[in-house]
This record gives sequence, structure tokens and C-alpha cells, in this order.
Amino acid sequence: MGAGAGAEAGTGAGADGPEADAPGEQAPEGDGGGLPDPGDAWADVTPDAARRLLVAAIEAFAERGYHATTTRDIASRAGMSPAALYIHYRTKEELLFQISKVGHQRALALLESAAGAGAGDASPAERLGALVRAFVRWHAERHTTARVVQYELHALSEEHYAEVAGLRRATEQVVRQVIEDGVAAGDFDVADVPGAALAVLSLCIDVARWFNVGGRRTPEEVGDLYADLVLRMVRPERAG
Amino acid sequence: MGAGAGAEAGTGAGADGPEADAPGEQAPEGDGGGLPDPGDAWADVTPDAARRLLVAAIEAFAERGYHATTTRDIASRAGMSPAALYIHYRTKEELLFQISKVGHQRALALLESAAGAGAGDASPAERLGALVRAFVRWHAERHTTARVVQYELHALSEEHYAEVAGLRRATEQVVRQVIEDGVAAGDFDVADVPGAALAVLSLCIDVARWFNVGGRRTPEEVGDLYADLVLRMVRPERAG
DNA sequence: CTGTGGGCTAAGCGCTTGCTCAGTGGTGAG
DNA sequence: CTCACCACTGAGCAAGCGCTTAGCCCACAG
Repeated sequence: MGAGAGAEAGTGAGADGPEADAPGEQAPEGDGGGLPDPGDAWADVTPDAARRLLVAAIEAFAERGYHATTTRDIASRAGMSPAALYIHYRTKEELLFQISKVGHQRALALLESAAGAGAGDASPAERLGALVRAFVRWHAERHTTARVVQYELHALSEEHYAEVAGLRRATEQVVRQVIEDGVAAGDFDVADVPGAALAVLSLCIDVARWFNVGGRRTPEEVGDLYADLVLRMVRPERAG
Repeated sequence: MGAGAGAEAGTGAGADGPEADAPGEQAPEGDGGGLPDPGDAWADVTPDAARRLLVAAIEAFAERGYHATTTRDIASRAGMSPAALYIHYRTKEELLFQISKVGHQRALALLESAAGAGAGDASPAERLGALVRAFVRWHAERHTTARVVQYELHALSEEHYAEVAGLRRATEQVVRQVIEDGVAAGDFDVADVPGAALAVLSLCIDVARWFNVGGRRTPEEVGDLYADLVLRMVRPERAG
């Protein structure tokens, strides 16, 4: 549903907005509500209690980090007793894995769809622009989920990490391919394709770190800005 | 006992190296050795025991995160009993604050020196290139420290965070100023200066997340690559 | 009505956490 | 030598952790 208040702020690198940051309370919650992140995005998770726990975990992990979040914290955010968590998830780590796996899958699907948009007729520049716009918007709009997805990897078990790492490699491959297509078509001038792909992904991912709903840019604005910057990075110096 | 083997691994967005990720061993270690990160960089911290604890904490926080690191872990890496930590630091959080504060101060000093290099005669493009090269190299070479500096902010107390946030704002201001100078001189074509500054900083900072010593690029190579990409982002489309 | 099944809770187990404190051992002044 | 000094240790405390268990409640089948 989009429309949220979006924008940014962060303090990230020094951020943008006033100095709005601090662990926030946020989530107005509720059906008609505003915040677009976890609420409706996980509507397909059933049963209801499992979804509430998942959403609560996303918010807690994003705010405090996995290790600083207790199972009691998650359960109480979901309005349940601590023991209820273990009816739906075997361990706290499995909760994180679910969030991470599904989050990565959705981000990858989004990227593939944007990169392949109008497969036959879209130019590499259009495809790269669409890809960046989509990926940035995802990291901004869903920055609560994205923070868990991008910054809590180290807390996964070895096997779970390996599974997620595969999705991450696929993600990078999509970006690399679009840039390679542009180079092959003569539309891009890029000496180091893997390096450029790395930079593009890095730029998009880092949005999750600094983006703040109270800031001055909407997810759409950041997406447009970044798509422009990325296209400048890869275009030949003298446009032709 | 100097350098413990430290460090970790990337996979960031898909990282760099082959697929080298997973908690890695690497660090050549030793006094004459290779790893440049914490060892000699904190040589001015005294007494000796306080420095060993600080270096141990940097490595542990970078590998596992602040909350997943125990005081016993830090102490044993430093070759001491858990109680010894409290002779030199009041709390575990104060240890983090020392690392974060000094790390931010050094990064800022580095940036200011690079941005002001040859103050009078260097062009904005040269200054921006030098700035990016220096900042990226710092995040790559000192990526263990940089990871703590950039990704453990949330674990600071409110007052300590506020102090560090001031340093971060100053950091952003340096980048913004160089870009503004370039725009004023007609050397850069940037519609949104704060937005471009944000992107530049974001790109540099994220290096700490994905950089891996076992990867295929040296800090210098990444610095050169990124300086080139950033200059393309801000240069007028038809170079003049 | 009785009986069954499963989502859920109160209580709590075993363990680890950050941190403390009485005491030890080595060093340097007198 | 004695003695104060202090970095440091061994032992351990209170609190909080992830997770388990026994049993409650209530919808639903018969």
C-alpha cells in the first residue's frame, strides 16, 4: 500500500533528517494503519499467532538486533506468553531464519522481475534503472525487514547461513548480468563489471541502514535519485 | 600474544572473493606480520593491558557483534581473567564507546586531511577522488575496527551515542562541502548535493560490511575503483 | 452430556551473563 | 628486611537467558 510517510533520515553516515533516530517506537499497527512494513507484507503467514510472532520478531530484531532481543520480548510484543513461541517455531534462530529466507526470496524475486521487465524490448539502461529503483524502494519501504535480512546474517546457524548465501549469490548475479548486457550492447562503459555490480548492490543494500521514516525523502525519491546516480556510473563519458 | 587471529568474512552482498565467506580463518598474525588492523593502530593506548583488552574487544565485537560477545570472551582473548577488564574499563559498554569514539575521530581526521589536501591548488575532482580513496581504504584495511564503528552504534548508551553522532554529522559535512565546491566551480553536475553526499558516504561505509581479506581486491584497488565510480556520478555528462 | 486434541500459560530448570570482592603476588620505597 | 601499593585472580552473586513441562481452557465430535 505504499503511501506511507516514508522518507529518510538516518544519521547513518550523518544522515539527512534532523537527528531523528533513536530506537523508535513506531508501528501504529492496526488494519487501517500507516506503516507499510511488516503488517500486510506477511499476511500469508498462518496461523495468525505464528504471523504475529514473526512480525514481532522482525520489529524487535530490527530495533535491537538478534542477540539483544529476548524470546520474552518477542512474545510480549505479539501479546502472548514466552512459551507460545515454541509452539510455532522450534528455536529463536529458526524465527530469524524464516524472516531471512523469505525476505531474501522476495527481494530476489523483485529484482529478477525488475531486471527482466519487458524482457525483449527494454534497453539495458532501462532495466538497470528499474532494478535499482525497485531494490532501493524495497530497502526503504521495508527497511525494518531489510535491516534484519541484511544485518543479522551472522546470527544464523551455519546451515541456514549457507542456504541464504545461495540466494545472495543469485541476487548479485542478476545485477551483474544486466550490466554485462549493457556493456555487450555498447550502452555501458564499465571496465570492471563485477566491481560495478558490487558497488550497485552495496549502494542499494546500505539504504536499509540509514533510511528513516521520519527523514526527508520518500522511498520513491531515493529510488529515483539512486537510479540516476547508478546510470551515471556506467554510462559512457560522452553520451552517444 | 599480540594479534589474535581476527577478522571474519564477508559475503556481503555477494561479496568479492570467490565465494569465500563463512567464518574464516585468515590473519597471518604475528608482530612482523601482515594484518594491519588492530595491532599497531592502537599502539598509543596505555597501559599495555588496556590496549590488549581493547584490541580483543574490537576483534570479538567485529566477529560476533557486541551483544553476542561476553566479557569472558574479551578477557580470555587478551589473556586475562574476566575481572581484569573492570580495572581498565568501567563497563563493557564503555569499552565499545572507546572503540567507537576513537574510531570515528580517526576516520574523520583522515577524511578532512584527504579532502583538504593541497587545499588551494587541488581541484574539487581531485579532492573528492582523494577523499573516497582514503575513506574506502580505511574501511577495507581497518575493516575489523570499521565494522564495530559502523554497525554497533545501536549498542551505545544514549549519551555516548549522541557524542558519536556529532562526529558522524561532521563527517558528512566534509563530503557535502567538497561536492558543493565542485558544483560551485562548475566541475560537477549534481542536482541534489545532500543526496549525492549521502550516496558517496554510503558506498564507502558499506565497504566495511563486505570487504574480506581473502577476497580478490586489495584495499587500494577498491579505493581506485570507487573513486572512479564516484567521480562519474558527479561529473557533467559531457565532460568539459 | 463426555471425551479428545491442541493452542496456550504459569512456573520454573539449568545455565550464562555482567559485574563484584576478598585476597594474592610481585615491585619499589624506605 | 618491612610495608604499602596495585594490577590481577578465583570464586561467586543476582539477574536474566533460551527453552521445557504440566496442566488449563475451550472448540468440537459423538
